[in-house]
Amino acid sequence: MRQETIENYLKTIYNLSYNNTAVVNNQTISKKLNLNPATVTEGLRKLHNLKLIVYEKSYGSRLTTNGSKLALDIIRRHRIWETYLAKELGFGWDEVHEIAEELEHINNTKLINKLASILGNPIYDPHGEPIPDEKGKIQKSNFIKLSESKLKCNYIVMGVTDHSTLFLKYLEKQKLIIGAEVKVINIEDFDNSITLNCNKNKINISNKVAESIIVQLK
Amino acid sequence: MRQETIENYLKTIYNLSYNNTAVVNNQTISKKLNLNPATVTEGLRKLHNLKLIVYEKSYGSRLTTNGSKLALDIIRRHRIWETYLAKELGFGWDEVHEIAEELEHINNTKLINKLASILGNPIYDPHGEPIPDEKGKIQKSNFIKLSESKLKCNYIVMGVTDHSTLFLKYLEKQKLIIGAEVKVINIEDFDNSITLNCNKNKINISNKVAESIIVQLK
DNA sequence: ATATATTTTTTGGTATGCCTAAATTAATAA
DNA sequence: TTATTAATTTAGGCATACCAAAAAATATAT
Repeated sequence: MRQETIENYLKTIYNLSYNNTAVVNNQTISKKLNLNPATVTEGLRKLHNLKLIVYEKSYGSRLTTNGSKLALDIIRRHRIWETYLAKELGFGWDEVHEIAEELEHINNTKLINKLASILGNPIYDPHGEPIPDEKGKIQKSNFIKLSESKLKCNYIVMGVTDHSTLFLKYLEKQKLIIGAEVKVINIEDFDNSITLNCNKNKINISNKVAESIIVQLK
Repeated sequence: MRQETIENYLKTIYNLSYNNTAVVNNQTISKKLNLNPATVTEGLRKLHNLKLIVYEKSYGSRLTTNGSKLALDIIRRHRIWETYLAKELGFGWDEVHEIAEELEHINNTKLINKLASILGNPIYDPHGEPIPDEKGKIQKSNFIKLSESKLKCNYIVMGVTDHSTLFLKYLEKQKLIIGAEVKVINIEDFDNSITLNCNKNKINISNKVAESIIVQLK
């Protein structure tokens, strides 16, 4: 398997899994990489054989420790280049992604570390995304499950990890859609259910529901 | 044909042809690119179909105008990166080539021009090789045919464009081998034959011979 | 629960870049 | 000139990355 192909899969899986907390399904990858679903099935099987992901039928994919290491390495390269292009070479934030998509595949540790050092070893890129360090340690992203939220804090709904219609319908009814702003006004000790302010409505969700909603501190 | 493959062929042909003055044979390319001769034959045929080179059996290859433009573009990217890596990022001259081999394939004019501008739009790279400008204009290299040499100047023999044994045997007899230093002591108006000092011997060569010897001003 | 829709996988099939070995062509030497 | 050697090309094959269409599995809706 070509190195660049491997890297594109791993990066995509990492990014689509909310930092490896969720399992990613084929279709999402296929859309992101602009590949036929059949191609993705093949690709994932190969990555599984390379022990870079765990992939079983009707399960989805999740990175192994090795896969995750590699993914973080690529993400580091990508984000360091983005930062360098923006801060040192005067590119606009809107331009840097496309160029970084190509530069990220050049695997030269000394080069990346040199760029990072010039930039003062930043921990965040111009988009606010965390940059993994040389060992792959990454600043915990501010994506959390709603079940891990804190009282009185404001969050933005970023996504869900349960894609069943039942669940999505439920969310829609509650207006808990992507982009919605919520404020945690009570967390019930007894059953960990949460009361939220959302669109000026007060709603109550079970812990089970909160476990499947990804939010970000506002 | 993959862009990277195309670029590697064109660059190699350019470099092996003394700035496009000579025709390049298959074997040389095959060695330089580390490919099987059969693969090179295929590759050259494809480049011919793409009108990037002129290639006919038992002739060799030579870049077309389009091919030459592309080759110069790649060479510009390569040499700008080499210079940037050395001068701005603190890499040793011995390290830069390898990294530039990868970076050169990223085709982003704005990026290269930005790097060039930071460097002060240099005309030579750290190795002394000329860097083509954005339009592909390149400082004339100091490789010339011996037939174009000037009286009383000293030159180093850099190569030949006629590889027949007959010719090579003749050169060897005259000690006109690669690396030899020659001084032009007479150019005969009548037939353009040249008298040289070479290894303390005075030798006379016809214009036809001089046409096939590549030299560089000492 | 069963029919319908969606997703995933399987099954051919294509194009590319490479190779080895054999055949051809060109160059060199006797 | 003819035999030998060297370079090039052809022929046949392999692996990879892709795709479209059919089949199978899974999820959804009535």
